[in-house]
Amino acid sequence: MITINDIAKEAGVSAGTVDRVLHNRGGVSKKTAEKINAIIKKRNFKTNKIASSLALNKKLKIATLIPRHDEENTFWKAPLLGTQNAQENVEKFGITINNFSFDQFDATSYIDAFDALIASNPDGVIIAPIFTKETTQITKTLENKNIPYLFINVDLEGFNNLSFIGQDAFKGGFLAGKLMHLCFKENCSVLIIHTRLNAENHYAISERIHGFNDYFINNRISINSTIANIIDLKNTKQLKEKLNKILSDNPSINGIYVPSSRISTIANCIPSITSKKLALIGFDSTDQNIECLTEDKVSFLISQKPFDQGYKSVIIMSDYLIEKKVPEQKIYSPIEILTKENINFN
Amino acid sequence: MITINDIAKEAGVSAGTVDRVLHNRGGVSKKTAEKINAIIKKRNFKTNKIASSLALNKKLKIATLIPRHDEENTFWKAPLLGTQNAQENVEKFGITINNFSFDQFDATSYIDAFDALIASNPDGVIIAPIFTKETTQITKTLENKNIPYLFINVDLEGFNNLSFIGQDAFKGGFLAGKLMHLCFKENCSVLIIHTRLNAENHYAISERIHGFNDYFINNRISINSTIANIIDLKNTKQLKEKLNKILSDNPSINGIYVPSSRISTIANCIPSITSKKLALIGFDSTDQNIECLTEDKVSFLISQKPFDQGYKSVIIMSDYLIEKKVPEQKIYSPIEILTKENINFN
DNA sequence: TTTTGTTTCGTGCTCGCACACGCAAATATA
DNA sequence: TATATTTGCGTGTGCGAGCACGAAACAAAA
Repeated sequence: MITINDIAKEAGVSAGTVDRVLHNRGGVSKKTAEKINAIIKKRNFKTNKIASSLALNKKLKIATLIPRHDEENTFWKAPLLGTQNAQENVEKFGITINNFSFDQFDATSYIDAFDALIASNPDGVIIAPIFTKETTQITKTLENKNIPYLFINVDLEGFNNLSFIGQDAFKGGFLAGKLMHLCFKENCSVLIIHTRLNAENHYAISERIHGFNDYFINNRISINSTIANIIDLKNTKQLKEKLNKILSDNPSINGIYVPSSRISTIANCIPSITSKKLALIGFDSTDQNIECLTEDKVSFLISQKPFDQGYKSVIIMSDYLIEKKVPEQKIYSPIEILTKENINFN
Repeated sequence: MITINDIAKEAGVSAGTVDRVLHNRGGVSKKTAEKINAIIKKRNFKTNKIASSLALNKKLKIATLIPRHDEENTFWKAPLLGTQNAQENVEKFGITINNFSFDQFDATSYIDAFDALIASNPDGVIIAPIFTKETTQITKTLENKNIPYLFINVDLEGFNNLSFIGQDAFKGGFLAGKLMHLCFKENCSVLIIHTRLNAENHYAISERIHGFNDYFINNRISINSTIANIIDLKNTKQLKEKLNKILSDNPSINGIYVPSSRISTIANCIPSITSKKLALIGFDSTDQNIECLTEDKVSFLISQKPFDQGYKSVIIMSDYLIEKKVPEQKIYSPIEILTKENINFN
């Protein structure tokens, strides 16, 4: 491994000077600076992060602002685990992660969590920007304090976020269309179910629907689709009735497409005899969804590897904080097809 | 953060003594050792890995023994890249990776490569044990020299390998069966093509076929299958003729299943008009296979994330060498479904 | 020429730990 | 009691980089 001293020796200067050049801290003549830079490039020198973080001996803090998970909404468990897992890999560089969570259906809690977050004086922030308006406010504060932030999972446009880490929702929907088509060939008659409350998250949902429809349009396949809006997912009885009514009113329906992570809720409200003839396709590998997959209630899940999203976001932020490595603007997660036969290995 | 000096001060000894206790290097009286241990426990002291690895500054060498890749056989490119990529992440801990490659169809070259490998005095070895008999010999040498080794991609049983990193071939085949079934429902008539020369690799291939058939048996679906043995994949003309003959002799065939990584070779030998009516399912995301997927010649690929296999094997070996972290006996790669619509994100 | 002011750099200490060296006290041997 | 040997520990140096302090080198002003 090539060190700062090797560079210094080759340039005929001291390590201190090389260091000044590396951090362009000034006080170096143009000539020697150029000479040193040339050697650094030639030798492909990279500072040793270990030694660096030892010397700096500073504690960098990364804070995350993501929704809470509970028994009903489990999606956000995976990204959280991802960040925690990543912590093990970055703590050697003196980085600690603090998680601040909020209620994904309550914008006030988002702000409150952010206030707590900012009070902790983080050096970098990872946000799931569920609420557009409030995010504008939040990011303004961050920018004033010069704290870098990146978005995870929700791709809000028009912000100065370091990066976005998540899925291309349109392409996810497109793939869902392909899978649905595969299930029924030319006779697709699909029920599309809206399930979300918070309108802000609408973007991903509508892109998923858009992509789904586009698959059929692009491939000139005719499809029969019905759209249902279901707001209250907690009222199981009412949900069952509503679904039953739709399905008996439209006996031709053979597929159900749920462009959110809540397909299990729907699946569990359909009598098993009926579900046998239906293909259910949804998103995200939550525990409940996986259970439905295993029990053959759901045919396919499209996963966005939420664990990896959390993991990556921490790694990317660390790299940025430690070595100013600027990431890609958009880092797309793979669009993973999950089905009964491959679920155990994912 | 609590340091070795804090412990020393509290115990009324020097840092050197604490260090001796930490590495039970001896030369410390029982009494003081106990006292120090008590304080370490009480204060929950953990050595600072950063400082530790800086101080150790030791050079560990990991060697890999995997097949060469060329224009025709590209599968092994990805694991190689994976190991190289992992190197960037472990070199800060003083670890270097050396790759030794061999001809996957020539057992002698396997031995030769191993001889070169052992001459390089590695501290840990990653092997793709393509040849069973020779692997017995190789591992004996490694065990005599007390060099840990792990298997990648090929799951040979009965060895003292630290771990196996790769796919469950049976499950991969099972999933292939599901996908084939999905393409044709109850009217599957499949041509299964053997393509490998080296019999040793037979295990994975036969498991994939076994799993494929099992899907249909388990689900009580009737299937019509024809098996073709094709040895010489280089003779395109002959291959085309052979395939044409089989397909015209068996007009009912609507699916082709290639349980190796060579489906692109087959796909490119089938006239485009014919291929439109066929579903081709194969394994591994080699460049050629991906191209076939994009061009609609192949319907599905099942990938075992070979890049990740290479990457992980290095990380696991490093963790073992540096901190004696013993890995799981079997580390299965995800069984990934690749199709035209999600290939860009993988 | 001397003084003062600027650049431009070298030096040396620090971070927490590993490990070799060697000294002193404790114990054994003559 | 004198000497040899062992045991128990303290000390010092190095790992690679960050950074403060201040010393040369040079230029400009007195």
